[in-house]
Amino acid sequence: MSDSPAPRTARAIARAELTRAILDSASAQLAETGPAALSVRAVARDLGMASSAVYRYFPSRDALLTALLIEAYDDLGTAVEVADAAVERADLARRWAAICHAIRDWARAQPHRYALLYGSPVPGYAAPDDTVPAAIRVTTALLTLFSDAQAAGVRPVTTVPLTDDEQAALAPLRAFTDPTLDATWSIRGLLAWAALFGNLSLELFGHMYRGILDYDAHFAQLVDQLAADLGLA
Amino acid sequence: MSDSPAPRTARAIARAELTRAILDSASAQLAETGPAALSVRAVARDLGMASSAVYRYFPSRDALLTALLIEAYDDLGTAVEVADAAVERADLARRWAAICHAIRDWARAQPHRYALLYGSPVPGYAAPDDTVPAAIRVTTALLTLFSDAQAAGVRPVTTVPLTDDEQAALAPLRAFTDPTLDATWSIRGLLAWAALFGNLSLELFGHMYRGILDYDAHFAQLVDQLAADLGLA
DNA sequence: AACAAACGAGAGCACTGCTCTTGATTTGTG
DNA sequence: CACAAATCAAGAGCAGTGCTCTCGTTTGTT
Repeated sequence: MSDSPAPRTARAIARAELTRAILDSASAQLAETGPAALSVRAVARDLGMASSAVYRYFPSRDALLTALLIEAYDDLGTAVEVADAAVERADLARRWAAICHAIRDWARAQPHRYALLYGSPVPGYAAPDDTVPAAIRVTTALLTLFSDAQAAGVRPVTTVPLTDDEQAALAPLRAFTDPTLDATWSIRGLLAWAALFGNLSLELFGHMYRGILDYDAHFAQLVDQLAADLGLA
Repeated sequence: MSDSPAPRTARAIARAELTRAILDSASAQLAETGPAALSVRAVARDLGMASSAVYRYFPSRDALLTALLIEAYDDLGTAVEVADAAVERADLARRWAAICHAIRDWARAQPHRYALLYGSPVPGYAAPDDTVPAAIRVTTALLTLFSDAQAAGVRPVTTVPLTDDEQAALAPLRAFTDPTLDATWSIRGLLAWAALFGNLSLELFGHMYRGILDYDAHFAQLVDQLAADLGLA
C-alpha cells in the first residue's frame, strides 16, 4: 500500500491524500451499487471535483476498478490471516473452520466486493500480474494449513489414484508450500477449495434460493464435512 | 418458449420473428463481448432498425438480458439432459461423468453465457420467479441422478451426522425428488454440487492461473473423485 | 369503410468514459 | 531570488449509452 518512502513535498502529500479519498469514495460506491454501476463522474461529484481531475490519479475506470480489486483482495487476505492467527497453530481443525468462516463473514458483509473478486471478471480479464500478489494471500493461508497438517501426520480420507497427467497438472501448486503437498493432500485440498468457494458463490449469487432455508447451518455443516474429509476432525 | 398457440395474423408472425432476431443478435453480441457490454442500440444497428423500436419488444435492457438468461439456462439444461439421456440409465457413474462434462463443455464453449448464469448477477438480482423453471433443469438432473442412485442402494462414503437445524435447512431440497434423499445423500450431493460449480467458476474466472497447468486433467480428476465420494465408482 | 391498436423512425434528455485546452499552482534549479 | 518545467483543477466537448416521447404509417377488427 504505502510503499513510497514518505511523501515530502506538499504536492506529493496532497496527491496521496486525494488518491486515498478517491479510493474510499469509489469503494463506498462499489459496496452500495456494485462494480457495474461504479461511475468516475459520481466519484468526482462526491469529492466536489471535476471528473477530468480524477483521471490524473487513475488513467481509466478499469484502472480504478483494478485498484479496488487489489484492495479488496488485501482486505480479505488480512481478515483470513487474522482469523488464522487467532487460533492455536497446532489446532488444525479450528484453523480450518476459522479460515472458512472468516471468508464467508467477509463475503456476506460486503457481497458486492466478493462479487468483484470471485464473480465474473468485469474488465475483460483484469491484468493478472498486478493483482496476483494480493489474490494469493487467502490461497496461501489454505495451502499453508494443508502443508502444516501434512507435516503433522494428518491423512485425509483416501482418494482415487492420480495419473501422470494429473500429477503434472498440479505441479506448480504442490511445489508452492515448503513440505511439498503429496497427491492425497493435493486432491483433497483442491476439492475443499472448490467446494468452499463454490458454496459461497452459489449462496451469494442466489442459486440456493428456496432450495436451502438456513444458509448458516448449511455452511457450518459443509465446513465440518470438508474438515472430516481432510482428516482434521 | 413458444407457448403462444401459433401466431395467426401477419403482424403476430412478424413480431415473433423480430423477437427471435433480436434475441439472436443479442445472444451473439453477448457471446462475443459479455453481458456488461450488451447494447440495445448495437442490437438495433445490427438489425437495421431504430433503437426505440427494440423497446416495443423488450421493455428494457434488463428485460432483454433476463430473456437471454432464461435462454442460456434452457440451453445448458438441454445439453445436460441430452448427455444424461445418452447413457444407460443404470450406469450411474457414467451418468454422473456425462452430466459434469456436459456442463463444463458448454461453459468452456461459451464462457460469457456461463458467466451470465453463474457469475455475479448483473441486474440487481434478476427476477428469480421467471428464471427459476429454466434454472432448475440442471439441478434437477443432478438430484434425479442422486435419487436414482439412492434407490439403487448406492451409499456414499460416510458423513458427519446432521443436527436438527441442518436437517431442517435442507428440507425443501430433500423433498424435491421422488424417493426423498436421506441425510448422507443430501450432504454428499450438495458438496459435489458446490465442488463442481466451484471448480468451474474458479477455472473460467481465472483463479487457477499459474496454479494448475492442465485444466482438463484436473477437472476429470475432480469428477472421478466426487464420483468415488458419492459411492458411484 | 372506419376506428383503434400496434408499429417504426426520429428527436431529444440525462447520463457515461474519456480527451483536449486553458489557466493557475507548485516544484526543482540556475 | 527568479524562472522554466512540471503538475494540477476545471471546463468544454465528443461519442456512446438507456430510455421516453411524438408523429406519421401500417395492420387488425368490427
